[in-house]
Formats: sequence, structure tokens, C-alpha cells
Amino acid sequence: MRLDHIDLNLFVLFDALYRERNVTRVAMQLNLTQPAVSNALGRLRQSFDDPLFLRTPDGMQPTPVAERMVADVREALVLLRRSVGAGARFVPATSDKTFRLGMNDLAESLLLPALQSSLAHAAPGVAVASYYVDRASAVDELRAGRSDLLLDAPVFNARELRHAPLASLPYVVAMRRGHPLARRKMTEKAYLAAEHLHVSSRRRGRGQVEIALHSRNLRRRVSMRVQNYLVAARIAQQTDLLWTVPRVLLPLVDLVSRPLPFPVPPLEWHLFWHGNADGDPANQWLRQRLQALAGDLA
DNA sequence: AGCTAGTGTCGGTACGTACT
DNA sequence: AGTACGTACCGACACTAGCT
Repeated sequence: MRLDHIDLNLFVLFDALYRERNVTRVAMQLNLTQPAVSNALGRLRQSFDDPLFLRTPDGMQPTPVAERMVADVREALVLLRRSVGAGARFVPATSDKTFRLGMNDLAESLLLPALQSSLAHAAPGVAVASYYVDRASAVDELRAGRSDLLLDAPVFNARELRHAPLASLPYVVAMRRGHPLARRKMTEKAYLAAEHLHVSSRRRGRGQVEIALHSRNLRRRVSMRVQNYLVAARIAQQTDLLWTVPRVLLPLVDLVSRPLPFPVPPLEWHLFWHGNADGDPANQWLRQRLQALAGDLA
């Protein structure tokens, strides 16, 4: 394949199709018709002598050749956009960009209301879409540009990612109003004797509390494990389960709290993005916004 | 330099095909 | 039947060669 025989715009289409997995949506994004995109894909297929994307019930799935190409294509597009000036400037007041964020419902509850207020003033045309992103696919999400930023504990060590600390959230023990343990000081003995509620979107894996207890050869009994914080709050309000949560959540729920009777490291939130997006002004702008909002949380 | 005809490219419409 | 991708064909446009 000779580069002088290929229209470089086809790589823009390739990038969009890799992200969207849908020819029709790509056509709308690029202001083309579906057949125009289909024809362009045909030219790409001819150039690379590979189908690149296969039609499946789950959309247009990339072939191994496309998978091998995508990181280089995206990197090249970032460099091109930077050098030709398109995208080199990000003007929040006039931008209609949609930022795609990966975060759980705790982060959504704590950050998105303030982010929306802040955007309404500074960037009225900007939209935000938040998704739950599985840790196993997090690096792929960022590499493919399907997500702009991810918010999670510092659990990723892929060299292609960049990250920055966002917030450090200390834990407390929360429980319903009128709970028998709400009237007195929380002791380690009382904590360990109680039944607990735990929030995690993963099927297995120990949380921060379990790790802290394990280091002291202690265990607690988790009798209910759920995947989102708003559900957990309702359960805690209606049962005697204790819920060890970041203190910052308390203003959002009708629960009382006590200090933890043993040391547990705070929940560390980091912001992750792909190295390709490191110099992207829009990505930089949103990172700064989120860091400012997270600073207000603390 | 300006005009014209031939050629290639690309995106459009219309329609076919596959799948749910 | 509805949705989505691929194909056939057509027109617009750009480029080039040849002619005046």
C-alpha cells in the first residue's frame, strides 16, 4: 500500500467507524450519506486488501488488521489536527463537543451536577455523556477514543495512559437514623460484630476496607453487595446494615455517620486519559474543570 | 492564455440484500 | 416490516492534453 495512493480523509472515516461501529452514524457525523461512507470504506478495504470492518449483529466489528492499525491511525490524526490547526484551539463558549466520561454513580452524583452548572455558563454548547466502563476494557476505550477521560482508583499501569490525582476521599461509617449504634461511639468490636453493606461494580475483589482489615487479621461480614451507591443508600436507610462510604457522600443521603474505629486509607480518585489526548486542548480544558470541581469536594 | 473534450474521482439517489 | 450495509448508476467537479 502506497500512501500517495490513498486519501488521508479515509483515515478520519476509519477512526470514526472504529469508534461508532456503525456506518450510518459515521455518515451523519461526517455530513455524508451512508452509501458515501460505504464507498469510502470500500476504497479503504481495497487499499489495505482487508475487509477492515465486518458486519455482525453487534455492529461493524474491526478485523485484526484494523485492530493493529487503530492506535497508529489515531496518533497520526492527533498530530495532523494539531499541526493543521483544526482542534488546536478549543473555544468553550462556541464548542459543541460531546465529552465522553467513564465513571461510577458516586462520581456522577458528586461531580456531574457541579460540572453541568459550570458548563452552562462557560460552555453552553458542550455536552457530557457518562458511561460505566469496565476496568478490563478501560485502556481500549481510551485508546479508541470512545472515552475522553476515565475516573477510577489508581489501578491502571498501562504506559500509554496518563493520569493525575483528582481527589482523596476519607471514609466514615454510615447508618440509618435511629440505628442502635448511632447513639454511642463506634468501637472496633461493634463494627466487626455488625452486618455490612458494600458497593462495588465488580463481581469479586476486595475493597479498601477489606484490605485494611486483612492487614490486621480481621474480617467483617458483608451481607449485601450492590453495584451502585444510590441503591445502597436506600438499603442503608431501611436496614441495620452499616455502610462504610466516603464522607463526601453524606450530604446527598439521609444517613448518620460515625468515624471509623480503625485506620482505612482514603478512596483515591485519579483521572485517566490516553497519551494521544495529552496535548488536546479540549481534553486539557475538561481535566482542569474536573480537577477544580474535585478540589471543591475536598 | 483560453477553450474544449476526455478521463477519473467522489458523493448522491435508488435499490438490492441480509438480518432481526 | 424495519434496519443497516453494499452496489449500480448518474451527475458534478477537477484535472489534463490538445488545439487555436
